[in-house]
Amino acid sequence: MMRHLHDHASLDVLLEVTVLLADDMEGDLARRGLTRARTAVVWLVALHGPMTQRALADLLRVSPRNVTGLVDALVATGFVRRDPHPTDRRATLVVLPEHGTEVADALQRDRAQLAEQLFGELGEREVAELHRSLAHVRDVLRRLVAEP
Amino acid sequence: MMRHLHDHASLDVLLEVTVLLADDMEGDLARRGLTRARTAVVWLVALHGPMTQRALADLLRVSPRNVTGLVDALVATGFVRRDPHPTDRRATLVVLPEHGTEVADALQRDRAQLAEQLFGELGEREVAELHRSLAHVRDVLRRLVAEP
DNA sequence: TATTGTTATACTCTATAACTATA
DNA sequence: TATAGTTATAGAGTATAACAATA
Repeated sequence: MMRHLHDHASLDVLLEVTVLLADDMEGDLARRGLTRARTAVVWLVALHGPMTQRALADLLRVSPRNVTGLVDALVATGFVRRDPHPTDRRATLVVLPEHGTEVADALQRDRAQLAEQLFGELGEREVAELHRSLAHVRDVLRRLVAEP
Repeated sequence: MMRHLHDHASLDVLLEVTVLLADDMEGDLARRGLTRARTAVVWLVALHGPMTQRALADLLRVSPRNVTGLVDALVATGFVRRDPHPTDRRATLVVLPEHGTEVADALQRDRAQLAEQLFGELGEREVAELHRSLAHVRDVLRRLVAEP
């Protein structure tokens, strides 16, 4: 019974963390002229290299139509470029021009800085514990989301 | 140096947890005919009792216009009701009819079940540690978001 | 036939600005 | 004069369905 009170409080804190984390990152992105959804596109292309919109739709678990809109906006603002696919004339490759690469690097630096701010004051053992518990929570959630 | 790798990995896991958590809860809400934003309204009215839309806008940190839309949708689907304010004829009170109260109770049960699923397998000490570390992360984020 | 990306349409959440009715 | 809530308008993210070009 004491246990349940504990669980509720932890879930409340976790939910608050998710909201605050989104707010904080959203602010950083807005300063760079990006939104959350568009950043995900830039991030994936930076990680995997040039990709078709179809591949992006699959990775983002979003409709192809949605990717069209996101890429349109990113092309208009110079974050990505559309290149013809070398062998499949139906497809287009989304690639990062110089500007996009710089932004992806900056995003990575932002992330490193955020990690330092969040975990910097915790001891090595505490970070390890937190990591382990969060990984457990993540695995449970993966199962829950996969089998609804 | 080893430290930084650790921090990055923990942040990655935390970010994945936020996404999975949102997905899982969104699914539960959709099954009840609610969206995330509308649920926040139901939740606040259930917690605090009948409130003006202005009060909801302040608590949600959202524009009054936005609240109009959310309440419109909730009224149309029977989750909330608009009552005249007893003393201020400009204002309306958002109240929960029976259906809304039942839904709020169900949401609370959902939440308890989720907490049990997420933390049930962890030991008492682990939950306490996780709670402490998450509370620290939350406090850091509160400062970051408050002073951007 | 199947796949890639698009146009067409619609819904949700969000914002600002102008306005009405009241305080 | 200030406040509560609305209409008007706009933009971002999301979806499905129909369609063109290509595989």
